[in-house]
Amino acid sequence: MSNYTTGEVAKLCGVSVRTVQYYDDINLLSPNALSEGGRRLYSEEQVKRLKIICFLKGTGLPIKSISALFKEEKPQNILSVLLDEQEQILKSELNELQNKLDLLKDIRDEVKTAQNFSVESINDIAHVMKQKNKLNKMRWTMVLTGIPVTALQWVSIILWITNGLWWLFAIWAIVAIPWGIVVSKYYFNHVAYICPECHHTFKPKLKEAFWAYHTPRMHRLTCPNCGKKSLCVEIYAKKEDLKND
Amino acid sequence: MSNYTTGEVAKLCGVSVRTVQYYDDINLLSPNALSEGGRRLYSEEQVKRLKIICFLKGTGLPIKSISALFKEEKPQNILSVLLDEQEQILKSELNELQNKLDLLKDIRDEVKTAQNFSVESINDIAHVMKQKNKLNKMRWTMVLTGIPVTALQWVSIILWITNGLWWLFAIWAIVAIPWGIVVSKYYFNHVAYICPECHHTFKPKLKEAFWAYHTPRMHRLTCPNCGKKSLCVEIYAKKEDLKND
DNA sequence: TTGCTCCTCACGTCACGTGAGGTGGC
DNA sequence: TTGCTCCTCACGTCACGTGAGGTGGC
Repeated sequence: MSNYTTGEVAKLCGVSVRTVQYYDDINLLSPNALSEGGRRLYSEEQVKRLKIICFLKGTGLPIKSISALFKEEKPQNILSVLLDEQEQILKSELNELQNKLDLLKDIRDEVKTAQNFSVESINDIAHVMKQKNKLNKMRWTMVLTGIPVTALQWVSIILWITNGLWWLFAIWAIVAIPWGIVVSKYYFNHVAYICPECHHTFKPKLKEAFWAYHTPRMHRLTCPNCGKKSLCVEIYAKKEDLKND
Repeated sequence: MSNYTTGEVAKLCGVSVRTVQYYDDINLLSPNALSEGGRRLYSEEQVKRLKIICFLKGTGLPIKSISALFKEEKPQNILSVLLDEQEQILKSELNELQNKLDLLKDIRDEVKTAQNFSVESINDIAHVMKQKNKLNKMRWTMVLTGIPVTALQWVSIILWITNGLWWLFAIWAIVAIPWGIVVSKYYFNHVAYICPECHHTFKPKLKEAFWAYHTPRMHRLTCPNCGKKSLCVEIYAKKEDLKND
């Protein structure tokens, strides 16, 4: 029976000397014997056991569970339970990590698009992101309800040109123009804007917002708080939300 | 300026009272003032700051980095660096977790298929898994080189039946039978078997292995160590590997 | 004798959780 | 006066890493 020193065992199993000593301290892996000088001596058996420990550790099982496993009389029963539990834990950790990564990417996107970025802007980012889904939903609803209106517009124009049916277009105009106004009002009632200068959230007047220069995500507006005119990020917010602010 | 108590701030930001106290201890978020009785009082400003802290914490950024960020004069520069680093870290953690999950699933599969399971069998599992890729590679090579041989077999049989070309099949037989023997020898030279009784790894004689009852992963063999006949798992192993054992 | 390995303390890690024992504030 | 909140220590967490100071073994 060959004897191994702490360092040899450690090397064979790819762990540190301290780890082997630690497993002795917690009675997970005791040496076979001690030399006269008090040095730990391990047998082949112990090396195998350490390999098993390392293998199980590789699944993220806590050392305490592994210890418990070795103290058990019928380890196979408890092992499958432990592995099942561990799988659940790993899956939820995977989920958490994915969420963190998503959050990180969102922040980076916002940091890149934002001009005048300061650390306080992070709260704006948080606000934007929290309402992002609602805003996108509403925008999609706008676009989808807009499709039949636009389709009708083109049909009526084509019929006017080809068949001289001018009254269809007239009807379309009578219906569509008020419809556009109602939709715009509804839209601007459900959004607000964040001033990049003073981080104030506000609702502009319909007229100003409607005619303002804008990109898909921002409008150039005058902040009622600091009075500066700048590109403000659009967020989803009802009137009640702003009152709480 | 409204003042908030520790508990109010904690509730507003979704953290514990202890956390708010801790952030004061490490000078990450100091209260605005203290009451006469020594209680912490926070302002609106501080609440915003704590929200920012919590938001950044949600990406897994360590508290020390967040502290450093607030001490910086131009936080935007350092923030994007921190976020980049954090993304790398999260990605590698994601990788690690995925590996652990794969390992876990492999163990569970092995635990289910293994009869006579004991904790020592885990080392067999580790052995099997380590060589799994090599074994699969070799098996695929076998199958792929086998396809033209089989195709030739059917072509020659069909030609024999339809055109009476018997000599093509004869040639095929003369070539294919020695080829089969050579391939089998090669295969059995590169695999070994683990006895489920004594966990000994061994190479059986070609004759025994060739004719033994087997499933895709196991052969019923007699272990030269304990003499028992049982279903042994096949692993990839060259002769040299066994000598090291 | 000289390196190298191994030994035993014992503190540090990270972001708080969890009491204990006491007090402020409505 | 009675609950409830908040205060300050101070230990515990998890699996070792990292010295310090000393010694074994070839």
